[in-house]
This record gives sequence, structure tokens and C-alpha cells, in this order.
Amino acid sequence: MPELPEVETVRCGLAPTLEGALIEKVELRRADLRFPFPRRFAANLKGQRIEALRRRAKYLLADIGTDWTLIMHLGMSGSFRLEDGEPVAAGARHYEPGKAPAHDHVVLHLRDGPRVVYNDPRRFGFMLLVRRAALDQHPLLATLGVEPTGNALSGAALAPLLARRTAPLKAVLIDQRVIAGLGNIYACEALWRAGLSPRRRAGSLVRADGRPTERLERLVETVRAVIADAIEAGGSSLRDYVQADGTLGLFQHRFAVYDREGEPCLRRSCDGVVRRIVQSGRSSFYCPGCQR
DNA sequence: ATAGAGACCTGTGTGC
DNA sequence: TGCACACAGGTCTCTA
Repeated sequence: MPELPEVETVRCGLAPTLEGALIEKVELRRADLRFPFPRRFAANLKGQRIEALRRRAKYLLADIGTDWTLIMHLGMSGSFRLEDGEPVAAGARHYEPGKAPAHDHVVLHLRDGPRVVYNDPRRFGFMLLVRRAALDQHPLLATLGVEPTGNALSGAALAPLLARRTAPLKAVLIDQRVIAGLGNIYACEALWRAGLSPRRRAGSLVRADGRPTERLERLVETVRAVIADAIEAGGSSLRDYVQADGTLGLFQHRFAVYDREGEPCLRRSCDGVVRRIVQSGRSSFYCPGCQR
């Protein structure tokens, strides 16, 4: 669910509270999320200081003490909220007054700070404690592609990854080994901005000599722009996603194609209608009129 | 190697 | 009102 802009927004919301905080206790309300929690998970966190809260692709990385990093992933429906005093902050989903909130799976108790509650109805998220020295070699992180936020993303960087690939462009864009953190929504939006069809063969954006085409350079720019715009808007709130303080993202109001099947294309001078197709099991939204 | 399907899990919206 | 079904921001594993 949450893609890079949502995870980055969560990171910004949590960092002021978490960075420098001392973990007094970790409460696990169940034995597993996507994976079982390791034996000593809570014990290893107890008494440790959170040194920094970083992000790589859709992963949150909390540096714990000198030796460990806590890898956290929100899956499709994970969210954090900060609680002071009585349980439940405004904006918590799946909450009925008088009842314990559903799907609160992990609670971090900080010394002199609010509780940090992880909620995840579908439980596709997870938390994993790994040795920081080996973090980059961890299987989850080792094969990640380039971040779309810095200066690393370029036509030249992508060309070798797209060359000769026959898979649809959309499928390759959301492959985390290519662009780290790009997901279904923002891939659709970037393709619309670039005027490129999600069905086009990925390899068609690379010249025979291996250099990027103008179309690929254009796509790189729209990917960077849509990610930057979404971060600025605090991400997109559809069902489960909220920021750490319970407020909603705003980018869903700016979708050009995502979830707009049957509605008119927003491009001036295009009278097309947004279509939904299924590519490798995921919905792709695009305008057949102006995306080629 | 690469592309696609299925699996994991719960909640919500739609149509009958 | 209830029920069945489709679908949802992700990613791992298996099969051709």
C-alpha cells in the first residue's frame, strides 16, 4: 500500500519523536506479522536508544544503539500513530469507542514520550532486527534499484535495466530492483505524465546501442516529479494510510488516472477516457488516447 | 533468466 | 438484510 511518498511522510512524522528516544519496552500483541517475530526481538530492543530514522525504498530503517537496525515495512495496510495518555488518537482506523482498537500489533513504549503504535489489518508488514554492519547485504535491501528522490535516477542508469526486456513498461517500473520505492499508483501517474502506455515493451525505451531514448529521459523526469509532488502533499490516503498524527495525505485529489476508470482524460487537447487494464495481477490506469 | 499466476490477510464496496 | 464476489498502496514463491 504505502509507496515511497507515504513511507517518507511517515518517517518525517515519526522522526522528531523517535530520534534520540530510549525504548523502555516493546509490546508484541501477536507472535507474527508477515513473518514471526524472532525469539529475542523485544528483549534486544529494550533499553536501547533510537539513533536515527531513515528510509530506503519502502522500508523504514531505525538505527538502534550502535549495532542494530530495525527494518520496518508497512505492507499494504500498515500505519503508525503516536499516543499520549488514553489509547487511540484521532484518525485511528477500525476503532470503536469503548473497545480496544483492532489490529494494533506492536507498541513501542518510549521513556518520557508517547507510545508508538503499529496498526496493520492485513499484516503484510513486518519488523526485523538486523546487524547494521551487514544491513546493505541483507537480502531485502541488497537488490534494490535506484532511489527516485536523489540525483542517482537517470536515463543512463535505467537503460541497462530496461534493455531487451519484453515485459510491459509498467511491470518493470514497479520492479523494486529497477526503481526502489515506486509502486502501482505513482507508476501509473508517471506514465500518464510522460504520455507512455503501460503496455509498451520496456525495452522499447532503449536504443539499439544501449543508450536511453528521449522517451526514457522524459519518463525519468515524470517519475522524479510525481514522487516529489506526492511527498510534498503528504502522500495519498485511500483506505488505511494516515500520517503518524492521524492526518490524511492529499495527493489522491491530484490523481490524473489512478482509480479514474471511465472518467475523461485530464490532458488538454485529449478527449480520451481513462481505462483500467490488469497487468500481472495489478490494475493499470491509463488513457489510450494520449499514452502511446 | 524472465514473465506471469497464486499466495499471504482483512476490510470495503457492489450487485443481486 | 444477507450473501457472494471483486478489489485494495506489496512482495515472496512457484511455474512455464
